[in-house]
Amino acid sequence: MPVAQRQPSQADHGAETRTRLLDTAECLFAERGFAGTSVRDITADAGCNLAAVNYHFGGKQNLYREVFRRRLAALREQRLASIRTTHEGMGSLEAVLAAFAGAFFEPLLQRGRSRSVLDLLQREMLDPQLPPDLYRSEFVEPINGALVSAMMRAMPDLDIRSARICAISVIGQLVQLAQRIRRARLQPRADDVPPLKETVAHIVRFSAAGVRACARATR
Amino acid sequence: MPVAQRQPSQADHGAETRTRLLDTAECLFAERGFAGTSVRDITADAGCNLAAVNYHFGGKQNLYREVFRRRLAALREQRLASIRTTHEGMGSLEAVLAAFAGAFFEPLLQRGRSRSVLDLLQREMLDPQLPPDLYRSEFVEPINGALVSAMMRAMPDLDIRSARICAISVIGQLVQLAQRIRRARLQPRADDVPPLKETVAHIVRFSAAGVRACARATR
DNA sequence: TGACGTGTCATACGATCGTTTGATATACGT
DNA sequence: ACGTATATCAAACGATCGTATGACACGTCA
Repeated sequence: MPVAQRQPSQADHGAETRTRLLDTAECLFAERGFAGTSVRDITADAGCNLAAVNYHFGGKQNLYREVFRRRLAALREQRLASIRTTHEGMGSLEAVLAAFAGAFFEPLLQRGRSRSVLDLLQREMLDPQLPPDLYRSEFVEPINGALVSAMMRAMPDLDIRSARICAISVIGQLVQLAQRIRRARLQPRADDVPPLKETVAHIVRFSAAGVRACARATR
Repeated sequence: MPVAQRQPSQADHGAETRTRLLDTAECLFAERGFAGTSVRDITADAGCNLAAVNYHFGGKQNLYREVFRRRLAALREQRLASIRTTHEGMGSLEAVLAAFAGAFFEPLLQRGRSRSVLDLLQREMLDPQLPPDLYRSEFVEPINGALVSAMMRAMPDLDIRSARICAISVIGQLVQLAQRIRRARLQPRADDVPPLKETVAHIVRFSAAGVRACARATR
């Protein structure tokens, strides 16, 4: 005997297609970019009518922005929180790097929908579709600043100039490795996908030594 | 009195438009991507007719491939040569990293046309337009392999597994820093564009320490 | 000089793009 | 039960896309 399941109301059904559109749009935008994805592609994959995008979001551009609005705040807070946790505990450089790298890679071990969000961020970096500098000022800069502060706290010999460029070194590695992991997973023969744990360990070891060397050089 | 200047023949004029199309296309593809650039944009900027792309290259896709064919081999040989020079001389890890980083950034200090070639490479990495894996097998892999070999030669304690992921760390930094330099230059207020020399010095210091730490860890 | 090949031109073709429209179906309030 | 709001639909809109066509200008060579 089936349990009494609430009939999806009309409004519920509307919200459902809205979510389905956001999910498929996120995935397709991440795979093919904004210009490379047509509204027809999205609505076909989402299994709804072509006009649905304009009805629910008022246009392709607004759909793209809504895809970001839905994820960006949570993703930023998660990364900031990963740095914040290392304040109270042992504030070693390794702890900061491990926490941040773990948070950075977290979308990669999600089950389904948001595994492609890192590709989306990289594309937005390459050709911005959001209002000018919104992505940088609301996402990149705060996270970058927090990472710089945390590294300087853990390594007092590090001046801010060195810390800034060290943060770029760390993030550059994270971006590159995340990209390789994603691509290796898409391959049919996913034989040599290195476990995330090892990848994080490498970044921590490599970057901690790098940061210390930079601190030593300007002391 | 003007010197006797050879009248450009008809064939010369044809080759000239061909080159102008390649230059313009390279620039626009780098700025807006393949899907984001129309043939009309290219021909308008190049100051020639819409049909010129099809006449000289036989299509937009072939123009894109020709843009790569023109640059890729030289760029690869230049990077490989930068590593090769460190074989005979002092083969220190720092020398390898400095030579490779210098070669990697070299397009950034070109005067006009090929300053945007690094953006082009990154876009091809993100959504490939060339025949499958051609870019990786003909460009990325050889360079990566040479860098890995050179690092292992300079640092015998480094096993190949560590060397591979260290190479990714190095290249990730280079990509990220090249991107930031390019963007900083595009800004109207180009006040804080760090000189390339300092950037290379940072990468060498940071990465040399990182590689040594990885070699120490698996010894 | 006249036929020929080469390069450029305006123009048009069919396809696809993002967006709009009007009809239709269904859940909800009175 | 009936009007209203909400959601979806097929269809069409004008714009723009990549590409194809035929005419025309010009240097080349017999």
